[in-house]
Amino acid sequence: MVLGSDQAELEADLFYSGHRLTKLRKALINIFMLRRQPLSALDLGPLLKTRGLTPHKVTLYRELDFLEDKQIIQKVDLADGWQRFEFIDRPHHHHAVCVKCKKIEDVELEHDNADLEKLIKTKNNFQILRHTLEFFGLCGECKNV
Amino acid sequence: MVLGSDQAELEADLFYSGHRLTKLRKALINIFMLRRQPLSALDLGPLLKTRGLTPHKVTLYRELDFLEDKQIIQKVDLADGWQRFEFIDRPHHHHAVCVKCKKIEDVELEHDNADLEKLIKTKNNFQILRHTLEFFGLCGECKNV
DNA sequence: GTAGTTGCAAACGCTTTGCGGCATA
DNA sequence: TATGCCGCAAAGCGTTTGCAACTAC
Repeated sequence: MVLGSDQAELEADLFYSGHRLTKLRKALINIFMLRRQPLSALDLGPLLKTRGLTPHKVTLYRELDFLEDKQIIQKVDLADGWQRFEFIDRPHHHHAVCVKCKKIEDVELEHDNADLEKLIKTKNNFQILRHTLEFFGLCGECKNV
Repeated sequence: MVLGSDQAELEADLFYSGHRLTKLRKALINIFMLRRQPLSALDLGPLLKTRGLTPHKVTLYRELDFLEDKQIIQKVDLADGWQRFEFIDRPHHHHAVCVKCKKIEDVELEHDNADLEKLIKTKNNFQILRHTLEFFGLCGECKNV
């Protein structure tokens, strides 16, 4: 699917692919577009409830699977055993997870990590397809408490 | 626990802390020291069997937990839902996971990633305690098939 | 009406816990 | 013999699957 930059375009793409624009689907796309941060199925429950939606857990998992398949969201692994997803239409970046308040900040590296990738390719004769880089520590607020 | 560099020293430390040196415990320490790569409980089954040991799954989990607590092994997260552990007495490094044959190679970066850490600290006012960096792609052998 | 979507129940797979029996020291 | 370790059974927990009912179009 060719990604649009706004929700209307995304929804049009889905519609013309023969999919239905249910309230849940539209709400999820909207939440992921607005929040632009990694969210788990558990996170989404309360967020959907404020919009008057209380989908079954199973439906939520299926919908997340659907949106991932359509390349609207992508998995983010924060090494705590929870599947999280975030909106996919954005430059490659990483995350800084506060171990205290659990806040997740975005991190964009200055020098492109092509540096990293080149190094490994030559050293291990390994062709990199993707990588994960996540930081864990204390955010600005929790650091000073 | 102060880590020794050989198995005898490690075992002595455990012994004087009031722990027993069971066959399983010694075998696991030996396997982790020799292999020096991330291993899951499932990986360990066959490796232990060749040594004549067939511990119960639960025992294995408990023993891994024990060795982690004693800081002999540490968790490695490869984002596939499996808990892996590797020997802890080694410099900080990363992994390159072949998505085809599942082989896991070590990766050591040339420039210390203090560069990375410094960048994030100033940019996000975030104090980094630890980080994860894993690469996924094709190893030298699988690349040419 | 048709096909995509939903909810319920149940299953799944890795991991953890309770507990009585076993074995290391 | 005393404490740590073991195996068995069962539970936990996030996630997945089967299937019938529902609903967007």
